[in-house]
Amino acid sequence: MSINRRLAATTARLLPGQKQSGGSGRVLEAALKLFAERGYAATSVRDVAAAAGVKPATIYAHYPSKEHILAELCRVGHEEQYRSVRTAVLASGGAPRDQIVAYVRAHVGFHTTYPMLAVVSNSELHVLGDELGAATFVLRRQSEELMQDIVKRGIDGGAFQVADPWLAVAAIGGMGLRVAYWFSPAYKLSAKQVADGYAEFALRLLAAGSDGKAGKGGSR
Amino acid sequence: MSINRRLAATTARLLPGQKQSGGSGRVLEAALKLFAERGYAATSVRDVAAAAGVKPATIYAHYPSKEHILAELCRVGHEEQYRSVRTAVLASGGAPRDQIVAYVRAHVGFHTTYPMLAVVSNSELHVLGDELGAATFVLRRQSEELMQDIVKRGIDGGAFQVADPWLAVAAIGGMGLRVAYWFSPAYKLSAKQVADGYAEFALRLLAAGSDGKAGKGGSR
DNA sequence: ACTTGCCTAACTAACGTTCGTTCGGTTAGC
DNA sequence: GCTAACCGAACGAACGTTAGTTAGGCAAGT
Repeated sequence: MSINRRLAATTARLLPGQKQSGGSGRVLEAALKLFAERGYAATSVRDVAAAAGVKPATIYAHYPSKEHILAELCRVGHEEQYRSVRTAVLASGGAPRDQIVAYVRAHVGFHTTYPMLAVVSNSELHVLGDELGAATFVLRRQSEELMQDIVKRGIDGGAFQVADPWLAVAAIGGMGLRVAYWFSPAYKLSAKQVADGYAEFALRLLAAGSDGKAGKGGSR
Repeated sequence: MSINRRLAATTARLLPGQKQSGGSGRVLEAALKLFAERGYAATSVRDVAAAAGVKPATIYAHYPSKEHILAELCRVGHEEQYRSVRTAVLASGGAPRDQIVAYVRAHVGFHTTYPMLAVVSNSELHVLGDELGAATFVLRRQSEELMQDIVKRGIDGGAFQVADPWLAVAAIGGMGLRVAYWFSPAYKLSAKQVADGYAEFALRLLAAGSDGKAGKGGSR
């Protein structure tokens, strides 16, 4: 195996509901694995077909084009990600601190549970044209706005101290994104431990320490 | 323009020293822009040639293969990244807090100054085989170890409180990586402001707040 | 009971295009 | 007249996709 793999995970995991028995499910799962490992552009329709145990032409009985397969994967991935964080936040109390913890735990949990879906959804999304990507873009924006609203409420209520809410959201979101690339079940920490650790990181990042330094950023 | 771009930057910037006058420099710069925007696999040699104002065959007068162009970009990118953080850390004082601030400022600075180089170096590196990628992998590991050593020293000296140094390094590194994708000179915050903000985030992340909660992570 | 017709899902074969790359020749400056 | 840079043309392979075909299951008509 090459020193450098795109992600540590080795088994493609689709959402339970998506594991439809038929050929369409097997194609989707094969595409997920290959797109995650090699990238969309570096994967041929013939590769996907071979991995799904099917001939290339059969792919087109299930999806109108290669790009539609990617669009479906991106949509499913972002849908689950948004559903997951939204549910977690709603189930937590009303306090911004609790909500951020819930959000980050769910966010990281998604990236450890479905690393391939996360990698494809995030690093191949740019391939999709405006039309095929539209559904995914909406979900992406909703997820971001959800965290942003929590952070803003926390600032207004005095629980958080950050100069620029957007920058904090970018930082917290960015660190969570990368988890999908290195996490594997063989890692020394469990998925729960990583999620809890990152939730604590997010809390610390948002709330100034005892020295009260508030991270205003430098001058231009 | 499509809603979804892979990165916000629009002008390819190679290191000053790399802007060698000749055709080889123009090819490298054209490849950098296209690889960053569309990805390595989605960019053809003909695309690079056209962007460099040259015919496809001429590419092979400068580089033995398409993959060698990518290898050169990855090497240059990681070299500058490592050089940058290393210089900054050495110029800072001996205190882990100062060193982390210097590291993160330089790290983020690299991602705002050379966003295309950062994007290509980090998200196309997996394409390179063991041989062509070897030089880059070494630099990557050195950068990570540098931050890791600072964090460990900070923990030993009592300046930082984190349960798992590696996890903190992954989190700080991950949030910095993403900057290259969204930053542009048109952003409301300057590069310096973003770098300072992230440095403050890193400090907060590493040092527990006044409540003393230490972020040990959950149990398995 | 048995043919007929249709549907689904898979197949074989091939379309035209584009890919990375090579080779032999042509130009331009010293 | 030499060297370095560049180009036109082409190679075989692989690309996404399409057309037409085959096999099996199942319900309706006789």
